[in-house]
Amino acid sequence: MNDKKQQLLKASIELFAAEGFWNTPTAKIARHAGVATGTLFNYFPSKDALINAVYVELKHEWREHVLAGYPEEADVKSRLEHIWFRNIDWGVNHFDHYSLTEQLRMADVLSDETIRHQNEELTFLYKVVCDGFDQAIFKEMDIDYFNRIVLAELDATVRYAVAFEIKDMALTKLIMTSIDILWNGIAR
Amino acid sequence: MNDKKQQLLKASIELFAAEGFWNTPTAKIARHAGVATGTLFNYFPSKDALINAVYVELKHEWREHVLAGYPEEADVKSRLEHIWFRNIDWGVNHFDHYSLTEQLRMADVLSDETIRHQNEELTFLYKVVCDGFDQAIFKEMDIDYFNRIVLAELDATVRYAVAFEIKDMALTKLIMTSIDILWNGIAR
DNA sequence: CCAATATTTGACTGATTAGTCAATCGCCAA
DNA sequence: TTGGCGATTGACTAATCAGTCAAATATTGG
Repeated sequence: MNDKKQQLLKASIELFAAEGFWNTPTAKIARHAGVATGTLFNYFPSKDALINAVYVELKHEWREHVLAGYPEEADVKSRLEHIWFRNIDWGVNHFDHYSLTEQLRMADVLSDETIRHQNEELTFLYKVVCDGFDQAIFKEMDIDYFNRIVLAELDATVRYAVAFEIKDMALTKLIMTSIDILWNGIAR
Repeated sequence: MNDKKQQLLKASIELFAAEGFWNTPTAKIARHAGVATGTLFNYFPSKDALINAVYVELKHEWREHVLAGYPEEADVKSRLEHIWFRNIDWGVNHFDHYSLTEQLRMADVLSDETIRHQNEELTFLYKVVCDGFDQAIFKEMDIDYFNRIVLAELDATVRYAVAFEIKDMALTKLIMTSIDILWNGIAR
């Protein structure tokens, strides 16, 4: 990855997170990255392409963080708890990146290519959920509905923790509570 | 409420729902409502004010729908289930309005006045939740966290139902499942 | 029927923005 | 040193849009 391209991505993430991507002109991004407007369009054919690249970059960061120390061979509950902990940790400690990622996902700006690329990186998630269903750990429900419920609770927990500045011991306790709520809800 | 004002609100809702409110020019709204650009600004001092009025209008619709047949004197679980059913019903059958409401709530475009006005209309919600805590029906947790969890699951359920076109019997079954997941999660 | 008042109109303004492109720069090979 | 070439520049274009305002039109009261 080129040096200037990386700078442009970094600048985009900072500005998008601070002011929203619709309100951030390409000229401002270029200036913030220390290059000219034209240079931005050498590396990214359009603002849309830049936005997609930003999303891929953020999701990559996220994945690295969540997968650190992932107990691939452990039982379903342990794996799910690992993902849960690490996800909330990332959401709370990099909330601007977390929030921007969600915004982009919601905003209908992601290309099919980006979505496909992302799904490929999420196979580890898919695996743990399938294992849970295979082992009849979870209640009977559609896997897509299951995913939505899990992600929704995760998101609610992160945003609550950030909104009320829950930290340290209190955060650990909150995460415990959230896992309890989730597990009681979805497990047989 | 004035006739033209109502037309403008209606046109705004239709266009915002179809194309997003950032992508809808005021001129287009006015044309769609059958008035001139200038007229829009007679009734709403700015596009922001119009957006806020749209939100208030949608929330009003929502409240009417959710409160229809509300068993004010029933026990906590019955009241919560009523709200749950009616909310999903509204979300599924008026998804464009539902989705627009959520978009507006997320997008940081609502004035303090609008938010205050909305909270006043939500006392019935506040009451049932407080009753639940007073009667020690729910697990011990912060009321704000509780609210977020409930709304998150509700939203996940609506979006899943719409995405997979769940209807009639299947929808009723989904709602049952969702209540089960919620209740097992939050109740003692 | 007229005058006064209120409402409506839409061309216009000023500001903003994604994307272009001819000119310039800087690097390297001959 | 020089010629060539890809990378970089930023002034510029064409388009878009929120909001204005003077003129036109409708409404109301006497």
